Amino acid sequence: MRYILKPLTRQIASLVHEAIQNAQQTGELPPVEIPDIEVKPPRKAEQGDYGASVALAMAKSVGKPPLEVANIIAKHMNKPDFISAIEVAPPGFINVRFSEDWIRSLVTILITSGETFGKLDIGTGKRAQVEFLSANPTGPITIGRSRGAILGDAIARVLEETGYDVEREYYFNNAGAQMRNLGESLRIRYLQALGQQVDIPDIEKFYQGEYLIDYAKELIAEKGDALKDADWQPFKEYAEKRMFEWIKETCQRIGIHHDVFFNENTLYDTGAVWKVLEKLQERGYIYAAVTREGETDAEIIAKSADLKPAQWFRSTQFGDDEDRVLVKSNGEPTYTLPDIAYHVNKIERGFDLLVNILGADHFTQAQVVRMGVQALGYDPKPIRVVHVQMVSVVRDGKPFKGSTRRGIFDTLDELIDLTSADAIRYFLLHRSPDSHLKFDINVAVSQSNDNPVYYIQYAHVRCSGILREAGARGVTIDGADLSLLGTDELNFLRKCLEFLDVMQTASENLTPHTIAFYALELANAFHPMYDRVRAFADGIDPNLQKARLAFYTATKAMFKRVLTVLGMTTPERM
RNA sequence: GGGCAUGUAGCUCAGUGGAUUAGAGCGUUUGGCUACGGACCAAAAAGUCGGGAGUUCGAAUCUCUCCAUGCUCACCA
Repeated sequence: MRYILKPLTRQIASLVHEAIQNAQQTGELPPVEIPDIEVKPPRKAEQGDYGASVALAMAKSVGKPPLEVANIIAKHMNKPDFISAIEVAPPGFINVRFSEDWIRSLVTILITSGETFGKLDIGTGKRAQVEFLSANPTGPITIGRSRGAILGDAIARVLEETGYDVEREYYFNNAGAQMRNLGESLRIRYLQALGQQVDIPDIEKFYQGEYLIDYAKELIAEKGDALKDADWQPFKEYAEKRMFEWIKETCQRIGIHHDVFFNENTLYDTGAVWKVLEKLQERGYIYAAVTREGETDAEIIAKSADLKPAQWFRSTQFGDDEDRVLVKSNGEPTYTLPDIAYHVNKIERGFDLLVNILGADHFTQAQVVRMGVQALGYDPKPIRVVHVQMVSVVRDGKPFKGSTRRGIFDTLDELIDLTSADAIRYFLLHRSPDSHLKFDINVAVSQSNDNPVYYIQYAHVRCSGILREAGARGVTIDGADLSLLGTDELNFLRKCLEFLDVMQTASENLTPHTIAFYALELANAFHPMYDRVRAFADGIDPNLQKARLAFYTATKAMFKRVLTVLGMTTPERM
């Protein structure tokens, strides 16, 4: 059995909307435009479960006092089963109270189908693609990278839960100068491992990571000195293979996977890159020049005098500050051209929603790509780019900067070793992507109260403990009378109902951090209640005990649900 | 200088125009353990929501301006 409950704020908003329409039909309200209806929990619990302020917003256009408008709307509102009362409060709020029996019935829903609680149908029948991580295989995943990785995976999960058919994609380039440097670096390590004295030619381009020394040894074990006269290419291939193995292994450790690995090269193999340029040319958005059109600065022109013409994209026609180069004067495309081709490819694959997780430093790039897509006549609307701000890693109160090339490891792998996948997932998720994230290694490592992860998981553990005890005592929840549940339990169940709205908001706004926050709030509602609502207190009435055990069965399902959506584990004991 | 963000309690941060009193966690102070696991609970102190002006019935939220911080403004990827 699968229940699909709809988010309650939206249900109430549509009830209010219908009521206004009804009142307009009877002439009690003039046919003014109906504003967006915001439904929120009131500040004080006595004021009801949810309230709408629309009467205040409409009062002016309607020409009546807000209180009167609220009364008219309330009079026309339908009252479905889950609502026990609709009240009007000054200065013009419409407050809704839930039926307590209906709230109690949530216990049954959570017990029988907790694993689908909060599943919504807003994306049903739609295909979404989430592209994230997309790191070139030049090194292991760093902590900086992992923020986007976790966010991308979390967004993918939320979209799945809200009905979308989701594909996770990893876009990479294994052909650039960086990869060549990586191969060359491994070649040098290989020769060194064979006992040759090889100087490092260009320290800036050399990858100093110690893992390359290990790979060099592996290569010797595998092939001996057969590669001693080879150029960088076989080394690059070997390094790439090992890097991808490493990246995928790290992903797996933290619960991330990708369905599709898309190599930028295929855009060249199929000619897509040049087709894009051609089409842009046909549409008149390309010009060949040494400098930007309109750039008359003598110094710039003088500097560019020895350059051959490049191919420029008239992105200024789409609001850009300046035109961008798509093909360099040496005939090679810039990164932008294949990137536009890639987005065209994605759009042509027929997705309804294309989410792309990028660092904030790629903002301009993403804008230009969007303009390119537009210039080609595609609707860029399905493309939604989420930019994550930087992660600054702090250890012992000091900034901890890493560089893949130097081989200083602030790797995600190492951090998983030090803490846990759960802690990392939570820490990287519980901040808005817009905010700079300070990742304190000491806090992440600590297994103390600083760490909200434990607080949340401990709620699940406590429920498990109660149910274990019930099992040991042979008490079942069959025939539990839910009407015995009291205010504490009802308030907790009210909090559970908010999950529906949280999921909808997270899905629509692509903001899974609100779920992480919600999980903490839920735990925060749980623990104080747990102290008061005891199942095995001395002399407890057996019927009340049954009801409370049913309640804790539901509560456990709720915590399991929210932790699962966040990609975290649900320990039985800690 | 332009663009995109950020600035809210001692710290880390939520807060998609609403309710005389702006929230959470941590930290601090005080109190509570025969315990379904105390990795807990109860209570308290703590804020001119960066400054200023404006918009309206009402602003942390919208507009303008100033200040501070981060990222970015390549024929790099």
